[in-house]
Amino acid sequence: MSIQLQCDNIEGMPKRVDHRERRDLIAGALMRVAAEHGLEAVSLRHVAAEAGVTSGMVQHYFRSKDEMMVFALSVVREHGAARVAAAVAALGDDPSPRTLLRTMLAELLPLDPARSADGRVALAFLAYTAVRPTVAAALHQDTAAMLAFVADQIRSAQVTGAADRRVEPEPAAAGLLAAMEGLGVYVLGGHYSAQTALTALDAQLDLIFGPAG
Amino acid sequence: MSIQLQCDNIEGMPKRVDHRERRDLIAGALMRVAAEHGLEAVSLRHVAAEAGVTSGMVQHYFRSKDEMMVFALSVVREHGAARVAAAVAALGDDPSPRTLLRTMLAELLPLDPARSADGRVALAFLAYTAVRPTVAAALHQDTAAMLAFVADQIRSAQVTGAADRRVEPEPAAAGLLAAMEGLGVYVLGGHYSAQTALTALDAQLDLIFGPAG
DNA sequence: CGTTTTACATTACGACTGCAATGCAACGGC
DNA sequence: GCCGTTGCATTGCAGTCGTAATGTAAAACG
Repeated sequence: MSIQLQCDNIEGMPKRVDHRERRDLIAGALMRVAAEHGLEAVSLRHVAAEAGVTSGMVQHYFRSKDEMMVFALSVVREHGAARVAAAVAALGDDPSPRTLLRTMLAELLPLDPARSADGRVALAFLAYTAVRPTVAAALHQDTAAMLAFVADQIRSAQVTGAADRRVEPEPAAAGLLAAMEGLGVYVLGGHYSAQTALTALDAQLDLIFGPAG
Repeated sequence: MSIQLQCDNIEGMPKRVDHRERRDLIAGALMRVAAEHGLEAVSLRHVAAEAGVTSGMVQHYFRSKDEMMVFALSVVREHGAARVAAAVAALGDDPSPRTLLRTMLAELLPLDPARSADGRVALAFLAYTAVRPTVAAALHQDTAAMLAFVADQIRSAQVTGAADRRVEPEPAAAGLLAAMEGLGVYVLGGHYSAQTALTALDAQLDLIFGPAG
């Protein structure tokens, strides 16, 4: 038997370059194209041009366009997760459930150009996966995890809170998460202003946690 | 001066056929294609084939693809409006604000295959217009009208309701509308079940109008 | 040192795209 | 009855698409 000594690569990796790095580079270009012109403007040549590489190189790192799309979707998810993690980390220890949720959800709203670009890509992928259910599994996981987390936070606030304003955690969490998503969509579409969205989010939290939390 | 006698057509219309009818036929085919394969699968030939006509005919009724897309978007809007109007009409006289809103919003959720197809098309157009702001104006109007209506309903319920659970109508309406949109998106993406979405919607209404309205 | 593998670049191909051009039958108005 | 307009079909074109094939330079490996 032969023992494979794989220093830092998981797969049968190349000689010099870091595959992950190149794929991230390409995925970044894809996201820029998608954010500006939509997912239907994403082509191998277009992405390659945006990334400043040849389309042959893109083809070298992704055997098909679909593989590239799936990878880019995973990068979008990681983007969002990292954003939320950073915002939560900056919150210090032991934030109240309401503060924690408000921070996380507000971070996922497209309130500045950077997040707006990410949001447009995410929205494009949302429409994309709605028609290709096979690649939506990862998104399902994300939503399910978020939903469970939000419900937990609501539940933990209920225990210590007043008993007169009791709400069911799961439906409230589902509604809150959906409200966040909808607010994001409306802000991206220009139907709501950033201010409107934030106010609505706070009002939503007021409804769940009681006013002036 | 010459008086134009235009019996039932608004524009300089053809000899025999009803332009509007043909355009609706084509738009219907477009929506079917978009619902099944996404908006990026919408091409003149594809739509023509789905409609059972030649692509030359499509070209005859729409001078460009963009014109066809814009028209289809307007049809999607009318679809939704008609759906809501029908649901409200079936409600009888003087429904409570809560019942009225619940009926309208639930009607816009993709809870059956027909509404799901419409929803996929609407979602695709949402992503489409997010990148082409010039064609989003009509959608803005719809959202603004809905927002004002929902806020009015909430306000009118406040007047007659108990004073202890007062909520600001505008942010609550914005949140409720966004929640509906987000629920729809999540159901379309398969992240929420229809049951989850309905339960969340009712919970949301509970939060605004008080439990067991 | 020679061979294999990796990292790209280039080119080609068939399919598809939106759209313009053209053809043609039929009906309306004069 | 002729003629122009309208309704629709067909064809062609320039361009883009995804992908496969091929070429080349260099590093890795025995």
